[in-house]
Amino acid sequence: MMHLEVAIAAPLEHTLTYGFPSSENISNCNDNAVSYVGRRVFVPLGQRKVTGYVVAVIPAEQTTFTVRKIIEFLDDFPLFHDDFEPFFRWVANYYHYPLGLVIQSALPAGLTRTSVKKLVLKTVFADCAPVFGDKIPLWGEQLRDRGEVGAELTKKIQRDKNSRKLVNRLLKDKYVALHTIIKKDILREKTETCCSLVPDRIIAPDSDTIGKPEIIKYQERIRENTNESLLLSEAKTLFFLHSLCKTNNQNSIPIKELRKSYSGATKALLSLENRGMVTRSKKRVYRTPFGEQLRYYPRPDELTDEQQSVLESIFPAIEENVFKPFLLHGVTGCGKTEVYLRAAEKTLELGRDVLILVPEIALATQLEAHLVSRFGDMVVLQHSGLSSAERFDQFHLALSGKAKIVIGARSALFAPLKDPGLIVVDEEHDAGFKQDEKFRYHGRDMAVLRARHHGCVVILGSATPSVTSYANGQSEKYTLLTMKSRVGKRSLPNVTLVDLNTNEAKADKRIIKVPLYKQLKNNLKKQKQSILLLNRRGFSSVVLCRDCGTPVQCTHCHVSLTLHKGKKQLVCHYCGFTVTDKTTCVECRSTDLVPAGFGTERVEEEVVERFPEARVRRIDSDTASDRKKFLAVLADMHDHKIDILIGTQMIAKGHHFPDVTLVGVVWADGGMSMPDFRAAERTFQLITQVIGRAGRGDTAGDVIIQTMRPDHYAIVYSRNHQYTQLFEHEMRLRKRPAFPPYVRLTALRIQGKVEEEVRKATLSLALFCRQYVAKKGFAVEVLGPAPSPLDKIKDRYRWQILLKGESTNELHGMCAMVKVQRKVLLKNKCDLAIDVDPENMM
DNA sequence: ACCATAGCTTGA
DNA sequence: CAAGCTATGGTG
Repeated sequence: MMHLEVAIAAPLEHTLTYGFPSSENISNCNDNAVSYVGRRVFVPLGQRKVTGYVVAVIPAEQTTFTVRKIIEFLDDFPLFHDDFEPFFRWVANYYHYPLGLVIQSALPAGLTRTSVKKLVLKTVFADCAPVFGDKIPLWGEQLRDRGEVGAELTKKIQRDKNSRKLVNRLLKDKYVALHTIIKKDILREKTETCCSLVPDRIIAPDSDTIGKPEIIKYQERIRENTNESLLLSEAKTLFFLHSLCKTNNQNSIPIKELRKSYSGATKALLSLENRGMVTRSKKRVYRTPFGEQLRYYPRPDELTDEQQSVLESIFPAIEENVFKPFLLHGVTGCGKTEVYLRAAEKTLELGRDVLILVPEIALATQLEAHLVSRFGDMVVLQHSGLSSAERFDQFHLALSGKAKIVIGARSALFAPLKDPGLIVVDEEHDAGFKQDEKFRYHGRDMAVLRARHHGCVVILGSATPSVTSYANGQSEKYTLLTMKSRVGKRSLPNVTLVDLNTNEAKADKRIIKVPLYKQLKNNLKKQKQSILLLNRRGFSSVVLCRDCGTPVQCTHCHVSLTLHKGKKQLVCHYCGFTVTDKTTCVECRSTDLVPAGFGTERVEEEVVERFPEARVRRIDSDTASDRKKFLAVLADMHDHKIDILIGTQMIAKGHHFPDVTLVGVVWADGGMSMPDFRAAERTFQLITQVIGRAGRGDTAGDVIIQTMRPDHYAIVYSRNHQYTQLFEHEMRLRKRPAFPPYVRLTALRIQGKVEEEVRKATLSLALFCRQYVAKKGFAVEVLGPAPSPLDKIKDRYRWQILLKGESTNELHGMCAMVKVQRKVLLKNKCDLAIDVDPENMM
């Protein structure tokens, strides 16, 4: 007898043990050739039914309690390869996140079947009408009109106190009952009806051209050979089917296609089927996201010397088939992409798979075009911009081995490739790899780990490696590869700093100061394109009351509202709360509100006003709400339909615009004053990335940076293209007080609706941590408790404790203890999130 | 004595 | 997470 160890898609600390389903459901699981590990199961859990994932098959003797049986297997085959299970366990353990939820987030959404309740009327409504009194709520009306309340609404009313009271009374008197219904899986494979010729009855037409005389001739031939006298329409259909099969080199053709060639095929097919000349079948089709026209990039014949030498280091490692991490530090425009592509070619030659991670969707699109140009339909794409159906199909293509290359954002890390031989993390420094909610994992770090798991090569690429990764390169934990020159010997742009502190600059109230203005004018005259970067959306970042100086704040968050002039609204960038721009000051009721500070919208206004002849576009998450719009703007930029592009950091990353010769950073200091030890590093990275946008074509570019702190090292080093200097500077600063890479961090984040509860809970948690450290003699420093820099978001107060230590084991052990004690310490009044290796200190 | 409710525990 | 159990305090 065997039992199954199941990880439940719910926040349970431990996995649970279940028995095999009763015999009537066993039909689809008695195939021993197929592993049970990795299959979804529907299991009873308490009073409900939930989805779980088989993570092991264990002997029944090990269990001492009564096991319940699985209701059914939800899949006929595993959704992940069984060697992946230890990796999942490792990840769950490392991030202190329940195994079942880790697996759930690794699979495409929509594969979690659950049971839900709906309310059903058991008598005539009039019987229970008195219970409602004179005011019948919405769900009461539904009960009356339809005899039941839908599952969603039922859930809602169970949460509401008064409604629940009513429901309980109705239940008690048996007027209504709660029925359990099982939500169907939303996602299914898509099939298409195809038709094909019956092999032994094939009579091929003797002509390739299709016209009436040929069809009549064909009709005649069939009659002679088979005694079937077909209608002309039937012969025609058969003729088309033949020619489609031939041209597509397939033996079955979707009916849809056939109908496109000849619209009368539907009816004719039926009778052809009855005559046994044609058969119908369902064929799986994969929904693909590669709808838009992708650019084609030819394979270059020659590599640069640097590309060549870098690949000479990488190739042997790929061939050796062992875990080997590389840090590829290459200046912007040095041709890293081609290195990835060649490494991928090599890996595929050896029959292994390739996984490529990029920090955001926009970059996925870029790289995707390169990959598809080179590898065609072996490539699948995985990111949140796809519809869930597309994601599902892309997932299955990878799982079945039909696709060998997966490119995608963070979550693609878990792509079900059987045997990755190469993992690439592009722009490895990017904060987008860290998920900052629910399952808080770092895509880059886990990519390295997955590479170790499979014993393969991993390449972390960046023009501005994170300090942590570069330190690993120096300590030879990673092999450091450097590429210093840009493809085609293009020189790095000239960078000019504009000091915003001079009297002259201060006297000019406009955002675009004289030097930047002149260059823009000049560039416009030369018919070249320009980019203006400002990492802040909206029109103004604060709106102040002119009478009492109070900034207008969000009602739900402790942040200032941003004015969006176009929408005539004040918007909270954290929770989406909006009020009209005609609002009044909460302190003094004054209506005299004045915008202060600036965002991209304001820059746009000024640019349009001062450069009336220019075609100006703004791109940020307000204007590029979806992938399509964003791509459209990028395409316009490419086609030179835009002279000046204004945007947030989304325009800084990876794009290649040959005609851009000027980049202006409107205000470089935005990120630097944040209370985050990585603030300078990030500023350096951002500015360096932007500098990389200028002069990618034949002409050398110019970059103008407006800043209040022209002497700040992050600005100076980025201006002079001095990465190593920045790295060494940061390392000196992080030595004392110690910050990564010298130590590891774990943040304990506590949130709750009541400020006082959160404060108290955090205090007692910190006390516990300090006592535990003292008791165990750990070398762990406990910082805090303190309110987070953003101390209230979405009506929830936020406090944090920072654990700092050199030993992962000690930090991990402490978190395990914290989890055990969480109920005592937090009294279930607040939420605790353990953020291992936090990126975001806010 | 009875009931509603908040808080806590448990899930195989 | 969601259900069920239990201690608690208010009400008649």
